[in-house]
Amino acid sequence: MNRGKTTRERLLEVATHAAGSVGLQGLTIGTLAQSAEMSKSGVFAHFGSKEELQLAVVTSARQRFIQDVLEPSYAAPVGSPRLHALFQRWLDWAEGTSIPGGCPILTASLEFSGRPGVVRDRVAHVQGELTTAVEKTVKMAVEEGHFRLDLDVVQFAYQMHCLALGFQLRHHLLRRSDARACARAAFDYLVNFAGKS
Amino acid sequence: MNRGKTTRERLLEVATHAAGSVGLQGLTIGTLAQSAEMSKSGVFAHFGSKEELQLAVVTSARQRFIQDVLEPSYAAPVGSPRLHALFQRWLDWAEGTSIPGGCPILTASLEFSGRPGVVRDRVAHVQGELTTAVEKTVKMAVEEGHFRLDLDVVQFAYQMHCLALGFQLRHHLLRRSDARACARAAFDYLVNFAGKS
DNA sequence: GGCTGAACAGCACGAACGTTCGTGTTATAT
DNA sequence: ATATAACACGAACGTTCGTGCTGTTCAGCC
Repeated sequence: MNRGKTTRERLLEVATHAAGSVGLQGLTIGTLAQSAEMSKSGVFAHFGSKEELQLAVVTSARQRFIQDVLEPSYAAPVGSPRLHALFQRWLDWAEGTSIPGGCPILTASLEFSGRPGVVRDRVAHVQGELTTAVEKTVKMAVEEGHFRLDLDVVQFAYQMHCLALGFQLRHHLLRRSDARACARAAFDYLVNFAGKS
Repeated sequence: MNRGKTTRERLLEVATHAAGSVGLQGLTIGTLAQSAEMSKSGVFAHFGSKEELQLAVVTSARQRFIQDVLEPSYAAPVGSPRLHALFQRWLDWAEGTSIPGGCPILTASLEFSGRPGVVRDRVAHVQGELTTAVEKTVKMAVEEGHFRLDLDVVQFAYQMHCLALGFQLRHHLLRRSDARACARAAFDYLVNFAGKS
């Protein structure tokens, strides 16, 4: 309908893909315009500033994560099955099924962790949201009786997060073919430990 | 003695610190010159190209890691104690004891994982070295009789690596004060699981 | 059928980028 | 004392960066 909105979405699609491999600060309005076959000023007009573009990319990636990882896993029955589904989808995400090159937010997390500003805050907030979402899912598994009642939910979520990070690094940088197997095995250990003894 | 070498080392010191917070591609010859209170061309002459500077930073960070993390841990008795010492030092490193802002190689790992070239290869190689070093240390703990004989060494090293990554993110980006506690708890669980049953 | 407003292109800007070159300074070697 | 090599500097190169300003195109409305 609104053609401008469509263009903006298309731009964000391209930008998000680019950010997945070159990072948020490696992303440039000029190269983005070239990739989208538009003029620099045409691209620029959609965001108003580079910082706004970066924020938009983060928001876009966040939405795609929700759409491609979180929501599908909510289709699985609550508790342990849902947690497994979540982890599975998470690995797909980190591998680059949705965004080739892997999670741009993760890249941005490292890029901006030492650079104060709006973008840093945004990225940190999104990662915080993710942490909370994972914790909730774990907690539900406890309440469902799939896991020990005295399980440290925060701790579990943290370790699960770690595994996703480690997977992305092992897969994309080290290019080890056992990356997924390692992550899965570690997750199984984790679940096994959390189970009722 | 050789004053040029001293200057180069000083430059690398500054560059490594900068790379810890702004990344390897956020590092600029101009800003580096400014930080070191030198002229741009003076800085440039020491490396010949920006790529060479990036490689030098990676190499420098690698050496510092060996010096500040690996070697001190080798002072501890082989086996479980050494592994604990290694992890402890590793967390210090990720926290920024040696390089404020955290491990520049980790940042570079994400920045360059999707960008082919010499720097990417270098970074991947260094991370590979680290993986191997950790695996060896774990293996020695097995041979020492501290861990189960059928322990999957690669798996253990992978999870340990993951914890260090997750710690840096949780500490620097999320700024959670429980970052270290989470990492330690996870490590203790890992060691406990690996112990003789 | 002109009018309006949004989407995009064209052009230009100052700044910063990596890089090159010529020159001065200083320490070492002869 | 003089020649030599290393080191750092300042100026300038061409390019690209982010960002404005001025048009042009075109759909939708009165």
